[in-house]
Amino acid sequence: MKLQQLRYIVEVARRGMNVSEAAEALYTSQPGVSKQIKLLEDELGVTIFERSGKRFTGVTEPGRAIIASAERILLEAENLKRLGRDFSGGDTGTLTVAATHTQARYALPPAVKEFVAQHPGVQLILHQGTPAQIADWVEKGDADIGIATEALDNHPGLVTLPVRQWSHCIIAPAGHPILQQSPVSLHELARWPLITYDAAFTGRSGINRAFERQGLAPQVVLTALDADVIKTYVILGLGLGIISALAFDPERDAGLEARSAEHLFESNTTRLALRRGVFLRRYEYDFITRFAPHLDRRAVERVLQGGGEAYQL
Amino acid sequence: MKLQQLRYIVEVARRGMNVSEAAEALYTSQPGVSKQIKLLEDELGVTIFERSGKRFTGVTEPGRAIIASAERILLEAENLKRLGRDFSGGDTGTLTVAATHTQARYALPPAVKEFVAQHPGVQLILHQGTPAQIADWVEKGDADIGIATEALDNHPGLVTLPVRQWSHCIIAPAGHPILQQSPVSLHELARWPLITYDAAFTGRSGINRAFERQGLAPQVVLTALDADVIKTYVILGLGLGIISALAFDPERDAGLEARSAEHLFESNTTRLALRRGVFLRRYEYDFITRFAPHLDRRAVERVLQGGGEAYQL
DNA sequence: CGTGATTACGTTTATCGTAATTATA
DNA sequence: TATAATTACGATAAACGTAATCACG
Repeated sequence: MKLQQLRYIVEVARRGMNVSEAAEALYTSQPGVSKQIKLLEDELGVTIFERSGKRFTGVTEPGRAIIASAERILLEAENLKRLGRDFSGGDTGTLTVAATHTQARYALPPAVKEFVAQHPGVQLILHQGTPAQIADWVEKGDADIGIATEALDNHPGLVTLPVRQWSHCIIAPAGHPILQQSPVSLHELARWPLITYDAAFTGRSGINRAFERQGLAPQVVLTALDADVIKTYVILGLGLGIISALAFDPERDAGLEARSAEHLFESNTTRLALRRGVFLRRYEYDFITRFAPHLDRRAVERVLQGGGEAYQL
Repeated sequence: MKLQQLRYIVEVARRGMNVSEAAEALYTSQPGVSKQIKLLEDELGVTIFERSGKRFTGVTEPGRAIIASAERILLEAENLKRLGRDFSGGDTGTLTVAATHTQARYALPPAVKEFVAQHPGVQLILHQGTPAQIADWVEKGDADIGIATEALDNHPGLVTLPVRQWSHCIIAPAGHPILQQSPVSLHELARWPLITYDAAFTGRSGINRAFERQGLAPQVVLTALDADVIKTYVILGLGLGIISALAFDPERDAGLEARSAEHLFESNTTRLALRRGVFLRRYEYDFITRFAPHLDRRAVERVLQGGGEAYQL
């Protein structure tokens, strides 16, 4: 049994039983993969993949258990290599952070700025994506750290930690009548055309729920993936904007005014996602702590071990 | 990085940094081990073993982390192989049970008898030892299942499950005056010479505590490792015996009479120990359930995952 | 000096890639 | 017939064992 063989079966299973594709992804030849899989099956005395003739069609029942075990081994092997790099390579390496637009644009910059100044040898890679993409990336190991507000649950391969809570705000062009009202009510808000986030994003589901509870059906005239787009159209007078309070800055956003919507919509918790069981390098802990000061190394380690899932902000 | 290399470093560390010994234990040559360790160190960029010249003198700080990680990988790799055997090999293999005398002699026979009848292809190996030995064997993987009453705690590599509770009894030669008393009191008992288990065995510590609490210092004239020896000397009139109630059988033990000591000494819990995170084959689960019917596959699996440590009998 | 680790070297085995073959959809 | 897996085979490289060398106590 070789680690290589385990990589092969895991990759083949991941790629929908396509040996050729897996071989390419692993930078090796397809016959080699084929042969090693057969050798492993012979050694274990178990057929891992169902075949119809020469095509792989699925995973057998023992195969599922074997692949799950192989994934655990490979994850731990990956940890071991990182461990080596952490001790030897000094403060060099890469850190891949996956985040939504809101986080990347408004929440991360201070932490990133400090981090790159402090760790000049570490290449920081920032990937922007949807919460679902972010979860996938972290789960597959393509990203080290994921940051998003929604949809990080229901991924058994992830552990998540609360970063901070935030609420929405309403933005309007200066002089808009709704700015007279204080506080703004949900009924008043529903009378105007609205511009807000796309479903599946940045607390949008909480916005929907608030209107539904009151039996209101506001007219959402435009949905966007990020607050910058929303602001643009609010300035154009297309409607009122509902965005994350993090995304509004009175100085930069001249021509717009904001009112808190804290009392209207449930508050949201930004969460940080890590692959369960992963080993983190020193600078990764450092990044996390810069971004969320209450998440020191001990707090993160406790959750990674699976010990204290129920961490409270 | 190869699995073999991980085996080498783990074995060398286990054998007190003796490469020659480790090589012999792994049925390979010493230069091979030496070379592979160096290759691994080069690949990881980390020295794992401290050396003074050519001698290995200890494990470096990164080495400790690496060896711990390697042990996790090897355990999981072992699980994977067992998994293969479990699916392919049908109902064949070996099952090594480590138990104390009391368990092996009085508690295990029914389960063993059923098990060997049901699984003719499985070679059952029974190792008798002290509780500390048993814990070591299970932790090192030399035994699959450990059964003892004491000293299975404080082994972080083990998980334990309660099997059953039992109490002690007092045995005396037929006609002995203490048999008139009912129930027997601790003060009365302390007036006679006593014969019981060696320290570190079968609930002996509970016996000591009971006397100490009352400020009594009974005269223990003989300590033995098992109830059979104790019985022999009780018959010879050397003193009263305090043994596990499991070990007394009125029919077989003619010439002796027993009185319950349930009210005198704290009750003991026989526990079953498994290596943390291990994969168990079907017949291993079957053995456990035959020995302790309340421990079905699900209950054992839950504890093995580390999920529900606090299992209550 | 004896024990124990490294170096040197030849043998063997395993791995990998290319090319040819076979089976499936 | 095109796609995809297996078989065959040759080149390369890795692992292993023996023998010789070197270092510590």
